[in-house]
Amino acid sequence: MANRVTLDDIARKVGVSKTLVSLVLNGKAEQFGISRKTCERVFQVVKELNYRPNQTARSLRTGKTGTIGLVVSDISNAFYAQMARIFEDLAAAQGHSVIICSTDEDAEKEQRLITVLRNRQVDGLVVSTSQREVSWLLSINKYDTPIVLIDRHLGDNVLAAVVAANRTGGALLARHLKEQGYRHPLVLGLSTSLISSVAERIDGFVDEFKKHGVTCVIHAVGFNSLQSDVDALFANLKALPVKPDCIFAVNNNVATAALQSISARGIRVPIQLGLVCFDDLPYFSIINPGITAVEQPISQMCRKAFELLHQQISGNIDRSNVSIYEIPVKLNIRESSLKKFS
Amino acid sequence: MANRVTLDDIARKVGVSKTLVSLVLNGKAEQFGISRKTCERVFQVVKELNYRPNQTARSLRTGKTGTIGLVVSDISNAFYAQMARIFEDLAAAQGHSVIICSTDEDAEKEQRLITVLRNRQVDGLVVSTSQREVSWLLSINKYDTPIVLIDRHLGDNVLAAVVAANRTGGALLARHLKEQGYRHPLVLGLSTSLISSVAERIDGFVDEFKKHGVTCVIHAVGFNSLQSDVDALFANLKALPVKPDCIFAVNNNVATAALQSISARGIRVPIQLGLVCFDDLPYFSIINPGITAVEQPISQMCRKAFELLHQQISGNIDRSNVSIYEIPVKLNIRESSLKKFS
DNA sequence: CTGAAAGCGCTTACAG
DNA sequence: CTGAAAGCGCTTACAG
Repeated sequence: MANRVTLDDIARKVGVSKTLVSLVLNGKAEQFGISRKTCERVFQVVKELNYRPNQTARSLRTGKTGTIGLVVSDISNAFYAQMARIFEDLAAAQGHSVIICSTDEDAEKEQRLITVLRNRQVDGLVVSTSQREVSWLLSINKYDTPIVLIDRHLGDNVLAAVVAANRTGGALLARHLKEQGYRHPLVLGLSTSLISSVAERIDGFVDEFKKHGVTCVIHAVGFNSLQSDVDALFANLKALPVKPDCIFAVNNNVATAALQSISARGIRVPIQLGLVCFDDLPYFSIINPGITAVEQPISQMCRKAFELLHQQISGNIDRSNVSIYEIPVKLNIRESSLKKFS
Repeated sequence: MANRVTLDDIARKVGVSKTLVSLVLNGKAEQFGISRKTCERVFQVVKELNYRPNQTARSLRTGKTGTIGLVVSDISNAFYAQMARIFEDLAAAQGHSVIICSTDEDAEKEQRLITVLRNRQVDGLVVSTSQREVSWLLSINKYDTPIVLIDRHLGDNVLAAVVAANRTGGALLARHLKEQGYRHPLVLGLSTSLISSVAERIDGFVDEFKKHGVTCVIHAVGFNSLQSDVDALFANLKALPVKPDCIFAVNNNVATAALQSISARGIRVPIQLGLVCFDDLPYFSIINPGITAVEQPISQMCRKAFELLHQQISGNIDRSNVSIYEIPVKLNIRESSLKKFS
């Protein structure tokens, strides 16, 4: 079942020691002045016997597995699925692999999954965390596992983090809506609003409207009861203190749930209700009306996070002095927020 | 950096051998008649020192890594992202992890990625293969790595495979379109049409129309130039021998590209052009018109594949006698294919 | 230029 | 009930 041809087999067949073979295979032939001839014999036998190094044995010896863990709330969410692909490519470029973990926004599940990952000796962790406080992650990062947070941070100067310009993005959406004449915004948030990204999107949005004397209504829906919560809200839209004239969906899943409700109820966008979303999706530009959205710089975020992670892995960084990196976002204006002025 | 507390540390502190500790930790205390008292002392020290077993060392010894590889064309594709999530959950239920790999429909890249995975000693592989022939995968499966194909098979009785009822699904769509009065179908296929799933969808579709004397036009677009190829087609729709009155998109990506073009050109669906897709997406039921689609039984497919993989891993199966499992699909009829009869 | 030996951290016969 | 020892397949000082 396992790898049947080992270094020893190669060594025996070539008639050298396995030290020699290992050196050659790891590209240290030159460094150790091993003759070209010997190298060729080694390579030939390696090919002949179809030798593949056992990465598990190598990992045990070197302490590196060439594996990183990607921990997110749900890998099937388009945002994280894209991330997974980018990290996979980044990792593959250096022969590394990525293991995926979905936490379902559950802080304890996240800890369990990360523990499994650490037992597997992953070289590092990229996590879109569901922790409410930094202590647990900090404790494992301090002298041990390299960690970079992505999408969500846990406060200044504790854990390296790469996030989108969430506050700015929220403000951009608010300003746009305000300019279009909307005056009664409803923020469709998540019950997990403690997470920094959502909180900051909402803050940026609300603050911007406040500048103009407009108070936003905020309504939180559950991560695990998204559609039903949204449906319930739409069923009672008129029951709200002020009937909203536009909606801000704080992420792609919320927007999709809202659109589902809107579609089912035959609400006309943007005439009856404006709609904007933080996070862009391919179908937002296909449908009619197109959905105005803030586009996240996923690729840049991943690249930066990967870079930061490798600084930690290679050890050339002072972990007591880390930063939060904020990557600019882009506003894509489409018809869903273009109010016909009356 | 690495795990600093080992079995030896526990053994020393408790004052027993590491054999004893290992036995206790692996739940073999009862079997070896180890006293309850000893067990408790072990567990206490394990907790005290915060011991975590080194999975790499364990894997080297046992030959099992508790890891499976999921190899697909693109993990960011909604279909595969969903699969990833389901496999992750299935694996996690027994403490296993999944490593993702995206092949970009490149058979050689697939082989390279699988080789990396095998070097990592994964216990098994689930692959939506891009191989054109079975030989390579078969050779590694024969006496070595457990493999189950998913979504695409490579012929009868060679490698275990779980696929959707692709031919039936194609036929269902064709019959529906035919009943709606469409007479000039255009199949939007992929240049990778050699893969069984796409080929069978097309076959089922074409055969059904042929029964009624209708010949389908088939147009293949490139996996890596999807949108531009689709755009080019739509720009010259009238140049086709027969102007199509409906389109069959063979997968979700093709459908999205088609919708993009349709939207950009202001083509009205279904009045001017009917549209159906193999593979359902959440937004298909949101937009107006809704898109008629065949829904794939992803969850069932994954469960069956996982089960088959575990039969191979645990060794209780005859690998020379494998089957292709076909899981039924469901037709979701929406407005995009409802022709107004004139 | 090359090899013998130690050791990474486990599990598992084997012996008592 | 418990322990000493071998060994999984590598890499890496160390010695010559």
